[in-house]
Amino acid sequence: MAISFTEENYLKVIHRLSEATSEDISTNAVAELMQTKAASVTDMLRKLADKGWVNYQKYQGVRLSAEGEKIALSIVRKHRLWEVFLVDKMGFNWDEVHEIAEQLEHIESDQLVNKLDEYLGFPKTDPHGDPIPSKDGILPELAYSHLSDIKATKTCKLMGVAQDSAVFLQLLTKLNLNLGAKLAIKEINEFDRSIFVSINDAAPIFISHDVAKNILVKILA
Amino acid sequence: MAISFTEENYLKVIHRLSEATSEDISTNAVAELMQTKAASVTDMLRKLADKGWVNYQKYQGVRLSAEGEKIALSIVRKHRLWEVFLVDKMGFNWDEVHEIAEQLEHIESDQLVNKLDEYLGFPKTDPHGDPIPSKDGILPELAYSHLSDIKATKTCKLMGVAQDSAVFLQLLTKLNLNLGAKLAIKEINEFDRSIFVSINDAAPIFISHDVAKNILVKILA
DNA sequence: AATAATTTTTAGATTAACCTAAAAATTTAA
DNA sequence: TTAAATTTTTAGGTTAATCTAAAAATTATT
Ligand SMILES: [Mn+2]
Ligand SMILES: [Mn+2]
Ligand SMILES: [Mn+2]
Ligand SMILES: [Mn+2]
Repeated sequence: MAISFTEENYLKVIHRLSEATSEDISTNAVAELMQTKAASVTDMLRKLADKGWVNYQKYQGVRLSAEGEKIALSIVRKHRLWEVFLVDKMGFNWDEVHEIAEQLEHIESDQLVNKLDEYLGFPKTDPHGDPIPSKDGILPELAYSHLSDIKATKTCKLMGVAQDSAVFLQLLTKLNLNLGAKLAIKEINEFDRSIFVSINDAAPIFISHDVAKNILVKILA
Repeated sequence: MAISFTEENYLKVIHRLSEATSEDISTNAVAELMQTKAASVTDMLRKLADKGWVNYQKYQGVRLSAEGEKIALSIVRKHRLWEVFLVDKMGFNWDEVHEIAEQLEHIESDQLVNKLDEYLGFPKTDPHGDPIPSKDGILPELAYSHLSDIKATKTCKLMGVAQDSAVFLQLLTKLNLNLGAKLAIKEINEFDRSIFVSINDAAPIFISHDVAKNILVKILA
């Protein structure tokens, strides 16, 4: 069945919201991420339900069907593969690729996606540490911790970010907080929950709680 | 000013038709290439004229304005650069890339286009021998001859094709008629204008006039 | 449990891109 | 140079995706 860019974006947004919860997704939540009005969302949900891509009962929220999930994952796969391409092959920085990938994710050609995957060396994650769904729609769950949840004197490795915004990513770059960076937490300040941390064994600096919340890490010791 | 995929495709089609003639382009000609109805074209021409991208007087046909020409060339540039990418980097055959490039040509990012250009080594032509417009909108005129116009016993080099259809390109591949092939015309048959030609010094074969019409060559001797 | 606040849906419009059928203009041919 | 044929435009509709405003349903608060 034919699918429009708009429908693809709705499915992707519902998928994203579903990752954070096991509850049904509300019309308003979709409206906010789609940057549209609730009334428009209601219309679209009925349409997506007619096409069998979501399960939707009015007033009760929405969930992806198995088929909808498959479509959403294929879009996420394309988005993240293109992001890898843009960084690894085209020399973009990690804060520059999201908007372009938002366009490229709608290019329709299974052959192209699989050739791209191969060309990139079958990457497991995108430039922000997010896992790339496999050809057959399997999305590995990478269970990382938020830096804001780690206790003092622990050491960990920066594995991903919980936000793709350019301002956030640029700040991380400025602080030398790149994927793979080694973080040694020296102290956590009770007052503002800021963290005093050494990045790659350099002299420790302060990181705000707001930043730490959006940094995903693997604990080393 | 914002531009839609549809508007881009109309500008591209008007540009393509304008290359073949210095006359104004007719509504019907646009309708045929756009695979739509004349009435729809009329609507769109008025809209494109309002936006300043074409000069259009009803019943008098249409021409690109300077700005429209610039937009059309930037789309052609993207189309052809992506075709090079698909063949050179992704390993597609020349008959497989046109449809995908039709999608990729609408991706909007000057930075991406220029990085792609560099990544591909600033190619001068696409996989079909068509010239690639430069960043500042200059499209070199490659004045090649149609193989069907060459006299017998001449030798020439295959420089491009006048048609992108997959069936045509697949036939050429089957006949070993690739870009750069050396063609020695042995004889032209008056009856059906078929050509008896040696490809890369192999034993001569027959090529129909219909095929020869769509092959662009440079005369060597 | 009743009322108030919030969320969601419906009703009715709008815009872009397309369509068919009919009218108007242009071109070709008698 | 009329008449016929062809091309192009207009008129009036359709569909997808959106909007605002009002109504209905749900959830929260007294
Ligand atoms: Mn992204
Ligand atoms: Mn990403
Ligand atoms: Mn092409
Ligand atoms: Mn081409």
